[in-house]
Amino acid sequence: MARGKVQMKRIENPVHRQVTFCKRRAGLLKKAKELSVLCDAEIGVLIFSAHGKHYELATKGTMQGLIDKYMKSSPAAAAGSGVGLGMAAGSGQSADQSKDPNQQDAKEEITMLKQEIETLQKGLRYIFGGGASEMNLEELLVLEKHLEIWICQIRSTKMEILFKEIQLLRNKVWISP
Amino acid sequence: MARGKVQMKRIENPVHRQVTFCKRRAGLLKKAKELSVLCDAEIGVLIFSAHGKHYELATKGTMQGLIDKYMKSSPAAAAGSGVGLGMAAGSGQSADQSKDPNQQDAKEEITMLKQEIETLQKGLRYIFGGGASEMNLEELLVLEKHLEIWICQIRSTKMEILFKEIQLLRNKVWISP
DNA sequence: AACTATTTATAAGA
DNA sequence: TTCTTATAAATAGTT
Repeated sequence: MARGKVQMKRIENPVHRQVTFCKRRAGLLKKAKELSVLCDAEIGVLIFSAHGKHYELATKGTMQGLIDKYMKSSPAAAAGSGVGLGMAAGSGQSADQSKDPNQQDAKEEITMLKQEIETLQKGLRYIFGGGASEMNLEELLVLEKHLEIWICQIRSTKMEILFKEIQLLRNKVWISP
Repeated sequence: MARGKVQMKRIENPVHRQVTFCKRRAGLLKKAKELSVLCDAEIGVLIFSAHGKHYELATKGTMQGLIDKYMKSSPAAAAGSGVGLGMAAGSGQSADQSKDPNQQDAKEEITMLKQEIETLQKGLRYIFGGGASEMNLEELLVLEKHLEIWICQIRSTKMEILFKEIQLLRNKVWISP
């Protein structure tokens, strides 16, 4: 939010990412405290960094208290996910009580679809034999090579499509100049 | 934060307080999502309004999963009540939270996600079938985009690995120059 | 860790 | 609630 917009995706540079994590984490916790004070709400925030460190904030009590409160007011959640290339299973998500039913449905559908995408992506990863992030340098290089080849093929196909279209257009032009 | 500073204390006017609650709640959840995406962190936010309504956000999984993680890793919080031991959730993706925009938005998002799924599925067929030119230009572009992002992630991981290795080597050099 | 140029968030008003 | 707008805050890129 300064000196350039930021793309909403994982920051690739590790140093940069760490700095942003610190800054924004502080910002988030501050905002949470403000909301709690201004509007008399009870708020809990849990943050786990990518490498396991955790940070937390609980206003008006302890995190435990909040969690207890949450457990009582929330229906038990259980999720299963389909594997392989099939459909991902839907999952129960604790409901946000403030929404009208239609919108709630829409949100559940969105959640389901996102899970499905996740599953498909895993399937793709699986195809190339890599277990996601537990890959070593060698494996990463191989995967990268695979993907580059794939992209090449895609671009080639794109070119073919475009070429055919151009041919079609040319024919038309010749027929009626 | 506009048209006048705000005092950091409970807003007395109930209407005003409710409006601010809505706005800031949305802002907080947005910030949480951003932090999660940008810095690859897992974040949970629990909000209880003064009159018991509750709102939540969990990125990269379910609130249950986060709470389990918290219970395990929190040294001081052992003495909770009858909570713990929920089943760790599967591979959930963050649900679209917070804003109550028009349902129109939700529908658009659903449509988009469905298209994405379609594309991914075709991509899988593409791999297995060898060269399925059954994909049209639009789909090819989307798939290409996906792959490019994937390659970016791989390169990022590679860089991290190399970076760590360099750090190790530097330490050794300092010890025996 | 400090410093700004900018982008965001949002308080008030409608 | 929602939209607009003037202004306060947050923060990305730099130093």
